[in-house]
Formats: sequence, structure tokens, C-alpha cells
Amino acid sequence: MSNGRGPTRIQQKNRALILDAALEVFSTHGYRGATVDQIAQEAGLSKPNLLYYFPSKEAIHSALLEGLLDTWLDPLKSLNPGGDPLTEILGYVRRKLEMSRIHPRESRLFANEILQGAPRIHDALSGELRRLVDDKAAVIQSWIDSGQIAPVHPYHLIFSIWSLTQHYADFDVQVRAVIGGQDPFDTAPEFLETLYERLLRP
Amino acid sequence: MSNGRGPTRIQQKNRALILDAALEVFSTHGYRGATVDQIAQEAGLSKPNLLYYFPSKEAIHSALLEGLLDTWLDPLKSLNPGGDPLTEILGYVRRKLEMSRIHPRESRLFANEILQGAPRIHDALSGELRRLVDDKAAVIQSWIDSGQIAPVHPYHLIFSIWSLTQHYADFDVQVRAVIGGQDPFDTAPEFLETLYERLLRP
DNA sequence: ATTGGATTTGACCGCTTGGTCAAAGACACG
DNA sequence: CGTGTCTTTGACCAAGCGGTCAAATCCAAT
Repeated sequence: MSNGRGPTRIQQKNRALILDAALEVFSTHGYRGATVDQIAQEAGLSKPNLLYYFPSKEAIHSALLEGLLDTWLDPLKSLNPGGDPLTEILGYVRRKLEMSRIHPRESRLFANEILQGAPRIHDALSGELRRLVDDKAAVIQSWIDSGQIAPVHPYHLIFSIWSLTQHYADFDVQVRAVIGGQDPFDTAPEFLETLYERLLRP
Repeated sequence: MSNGRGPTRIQQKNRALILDAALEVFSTHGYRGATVDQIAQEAGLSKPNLLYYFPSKEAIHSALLEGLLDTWLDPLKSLNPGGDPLTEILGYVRRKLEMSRIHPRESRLFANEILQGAPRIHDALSGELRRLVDDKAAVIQSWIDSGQIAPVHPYHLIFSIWSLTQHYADFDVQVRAVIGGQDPFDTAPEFLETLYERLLRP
């Protein structure tokens, strides 16, 4: 399986197939609720074949989480300290909401993980994530200090953005059960824009 | 076990013990991740003994969800159409946040359920819950029409309250990992009050 | 066409899980 | 105290689980 010349064409295809299937299954059933058989079937492979590419169920899950953390944090990273404060924050909200719309499975995977105490990514939370948030919270505080946006608790502001945007992915079933057939993503952007404009306009 | 004179003293005690243990275990591991043995141990009973009081794992879970739905919806029910709009909504936010602080396990139980597609409570969502929300959204809309609060999408307003308050229970680990030792519930009430005041003040 | 490595699979294993059952023990009440 | 009911439990079972393995098959390069 491993040679000095990098992964085969088949290896690349099957690994991608497995990760996509695993994302589907893990995000809808949680780690414990997902079975290797389910993932294999979803990927169109036999179970031993799947375990030929990943040594264990745990390994698939880890690979998923690792690959996703960066993607998930990217929108926050690109919040530009030199830009116009309100534009920057509204842009972050928009990007984050778009992530919920396009990548709901990724959102639910993280939600599952954190709900259950984040046993596998706790280090990343109190390490990488915390440093990033500290950094951006300082930027927001500086915008407040210079009177460019209204005063708010910077950390809670960031939490609120995570919460409000991911809600539309994680609680999709509930949202749709309540509003009926209409697509929540049609009206959510305007609502969130209004909310953060009114909250932050100095 | 069942007689015509209602439950025994022992039955009452053990059923309560089991439901509390089950809430603890289900909320931290999800339905599939929880084992009957875990619940039994947490309750201080043997597994067969536990299954003497509830016929199956499923039955325990159902009993929990059933008993909780009302508790969970109560704060919204008591939103008074005759009261002062801003006071009513801020009161709802405060009550909901307090629920997250005092009953995080209940919040996580629901979150787990909805994350996985709400297989066991979908009827309640599109039935009881939907009617309640329709009702309260109409109240909010009337407040908007009469100019008592600023115009916002009533359904998204309600979603935002659920999202922002439950976030502090469901994502507790993440929140604490980011802000360190400080208790998020110390600063959250003020943040949320500010947010909804600025959003809704006409 | 042959060969050596990459890929796939059916059969299997040990463990955990939800659930059962018969028998023993605790309890209430005459 | 005795008796019938409620409660508790050790032993057990079948199904599902993650994972293994040897053998079969495929594939690319010579």
C-alpha cells in the first residue's frame, strides 16, 4: 500500500471516497453511532477493503477532524484588522453562514464532537483555536476603543456569530420543521445582517 | 411490578434514579453512544434491575424526551402578548439562558437528538412546537406592525434566541476552552441583553 | 506474457451490547 | 409468623461490532 512514489491513483480515489462517506455517516450518527459497515457501504467498498486504506474507525474520524479544522477556521482567519470594522464583521458572518449552507455535514461533525465534550479535539480548542480567537478579539476590542463600532464583549460577539450561523446547519431539521417548506437560507442572511448592523453601529 | 394502587415508594425512587442517570449518560454520549450498563452503574443498579423498571433502552430515552419537551417549551409559552414587547422578549431570553445554565444536560440531550435528524421527536417538532412558534411569531409580528419594536423576521428572531442561549450549554466545552477559567454565564446575560435591546429598540 | 506489488474479499474471531430468565431475596400485610 | 407480591441478581444468549487474515484478483511495468 505504501511505496516511495506517493499514493496511487486508486488510493487517492478510494481515500477520498471513504472520507466523504465517513463524513456523511459520522455527521448524522455521531462517532459511536456510526459503523464501519455503514461507511463502507456508503463508499461502495467492502469493510476489509476500507480497512485496507485506514487502519481503524478511529483513524478515519481523526483524519476527518484534522482535515476540517483549518477549513472551519479559515473565515475567521481572514478577518482583516486593517479593513472597515463593520464590513469585516458582516463579511465574516456571511462567510460563516455560507459554510453552514454548503458544508452542513462538516458543521454537524464538529457539533457532535463538541457536544460530547470534544474528547478528540480538546487540545486544538484550547490551543490553536484559543490563540486565534484571542488574536481576533483583540482586533475587535481595538475597533471598539477607537469608536469604530459600538462596545460589546468581543468573545461573546464571536461566540454569537458561531452560534447563529451554525444553528442553520446543526438544527436544520428543527428550523425547517418550524418554518415549513421555505428555505431558511433565503431569509437568514438579511436577518443576520440586520442584527449585526444594529448591534455594532456606533 | 404493576398493581392497581399506583407505583410503590421503591418504584418512584428507582424510576427517578434511572431517569437522572440516563439523562447524564445520554446527554454526554448520545443515544447510540450510551450503554444500558453505563446508565445502570450511574444509577447504582444492576442492568437486569434497571430493565425491570423500563422495558428497554429505547423506552428510557423516550420517557426522558417526553418529560422534557414541556419543560423546554415553557419559557416560550409564558411570553405574554399583553406585556411590554421589549420586556417580554428580554425576559424570554433571560429565562432561556437560565435554562442553559441550570439544565445543560437537557439542552444537550435535545441537541443530540436534533443533530441526528430528530428521528424520535420529529412529529413533536412539526406539530406542537410549530404551532407554538407560529402563535408567538404572530404576536411578535403584531408588535412590529404597531411600531413597538423594530422590524425583524419573527421566526429568525426566535431561532436566534434558541441558538444564542443554548450555545452556552451545548458548546460549553468550546466556550470555556476559549475564554479560559472564567464562567461564561457571568458575562453572557449582559451581552445578550445588549444585543436584543439594540436589535429591537424601535 | 510474466511477474511482483497493489487491491479486494469471504470467512472468521473476540468482544461488547441489549435483552432474557429462573431463582433468590426483601417487603408488606394478615 | 407466614404468605403472596415486589424487587434484585448471576448466568446466559443472540446479534452486532471493530478488526484480522489468507487467498484470490487486478494492474502496471518489463
